[in-house]
Amino acid sequence: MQTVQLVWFKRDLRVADHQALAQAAKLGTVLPLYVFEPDLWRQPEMDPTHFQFVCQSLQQLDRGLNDLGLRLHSFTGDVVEVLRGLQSQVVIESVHSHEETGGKWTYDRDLRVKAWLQASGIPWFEYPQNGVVRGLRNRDRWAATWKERMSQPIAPTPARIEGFVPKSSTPLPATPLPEANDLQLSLTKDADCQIGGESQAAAMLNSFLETRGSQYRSAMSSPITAQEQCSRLSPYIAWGCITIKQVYQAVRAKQMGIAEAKNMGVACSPAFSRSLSSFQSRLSWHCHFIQKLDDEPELEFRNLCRAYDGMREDDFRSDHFEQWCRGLTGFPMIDACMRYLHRHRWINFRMRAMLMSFAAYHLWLHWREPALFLAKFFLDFEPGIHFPQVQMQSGVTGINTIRIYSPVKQAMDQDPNGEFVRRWIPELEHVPKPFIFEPWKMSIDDQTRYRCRIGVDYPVPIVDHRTAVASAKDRIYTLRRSEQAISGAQQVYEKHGSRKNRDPLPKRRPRSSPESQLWLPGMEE
DNA sequence: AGTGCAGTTGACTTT
DNA sequence: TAAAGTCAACTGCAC
Repeated sequence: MQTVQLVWFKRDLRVADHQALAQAAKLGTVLPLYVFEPDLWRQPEMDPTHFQFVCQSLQQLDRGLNDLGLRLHSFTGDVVEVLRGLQSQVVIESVHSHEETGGKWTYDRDLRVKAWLQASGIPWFEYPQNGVVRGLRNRDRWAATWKERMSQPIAPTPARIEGFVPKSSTPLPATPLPEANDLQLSLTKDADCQIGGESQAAAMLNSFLETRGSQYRSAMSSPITAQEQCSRLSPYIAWGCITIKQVYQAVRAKQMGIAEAKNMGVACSPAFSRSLSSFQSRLSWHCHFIQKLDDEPELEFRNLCRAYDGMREDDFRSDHFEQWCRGLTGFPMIDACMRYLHRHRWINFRMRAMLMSFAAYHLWLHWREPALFLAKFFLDFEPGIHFPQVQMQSGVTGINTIRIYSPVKQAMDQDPNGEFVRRWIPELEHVPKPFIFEPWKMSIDDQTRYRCRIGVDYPVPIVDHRTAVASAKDRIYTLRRSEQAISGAQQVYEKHGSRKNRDPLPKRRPRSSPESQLWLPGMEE
């Protein structure tokens, strides 16, 4: 039997800057492995669009591996079973993969894999692929460590790797990519998603740094401009088609380029520089959030600050939740964003925050169900960013300022002409500007004139903004002042709080802890 | 030309 | 990444 070094691909679907692949190649014959785990894809946060993106990425990964002389071997089933099966045909000398900060399901699966490998005497090497530090005690040196990590050289990709070739007498079982149906997933036909793959990721990065990113800072907040001018790298980073380190170093190179051009007297827009630094800080926030889930996996299910347990649990109204999910709340900006999300499986950071804040405060929904819904609809779903963010927008972390977004104000700020709202809510097509964000204020005559009867063509607002916000504030601030919440918040800060504005001495007391914009990197994108 | 005043702006506080 | 409210400084303008 042949001896192989197994490279287990997970959420790292690329060839470049792939330390696991580079290390395995040093040790001998490489067998690249991907395992479709039906049980994983049945988890409530997973969606067929994620699966589609992964399949697209895998096809490219296979081609990328082919260029190195390798072939991707993919199997469907439980990882331990797959490894066991492989073992009857090859000698697995070592397993190489990247550290993964996932949910409980992948965490438990990794424990099972670890146990099996240990029992079988096979060493498992795991490598970090971002700025997340395993077993971190506190955040004191975190920022510096992050920068060090990002400055490490890109993992070298050998030009040629000796790959495993099955003997014709004992071929590995043929396993074509499963169809979505095989995994009991139904693909949504009306979604218009970004296409997965390492080369798409590289192209996206290039166009952002060449042109699209020049106005990033000012364009990221409005859903209209964000679509083109945000980096749109988030799904690629989430599924590992590109690493944060690759992005960071490319941004650095671009910044140096701009500085150099400036020195030589070439005029360049100052906006681009500022946009790049703004983008760069979001790269670090990306890891900052994932670190939270890595340090405290339970926050996938429970409040970071336990003092808030029980605050919303008994108030869950499924009818409200349903209307929010479908974009039928009667608040035009909320509904427009939700419908946009349905179609594109992405929306910019600010609007994500607004959607979540509306669910948490206006509708007083516990974050868990909205989180699962949004996870499915974010093509860039990254557990380590998602759950901390959702909790933050719900006000249950203890350490963050309560931020309640006004759907009407956000609409006026981010969509001043109402073009976004009209585009995504055809019911409001003929409604003029004065009413576009508050159609319920139209008189019956106006409703007839503008062909939009409130309660018939477009919903009556699901809640009254003023009353709902007042009641939410009252409940959350009352709890926030409790002894339990105050001491709980202290503990959360010790472990998870950003140390950014702490040393040496802040000149002015910060009004709020400046958690940066970023979901997904989404960040905004 | 200085004064009073309503309305605006921005910094800061509170929730 | 919030929004609403306070307060003081500032502005334009009438007299």
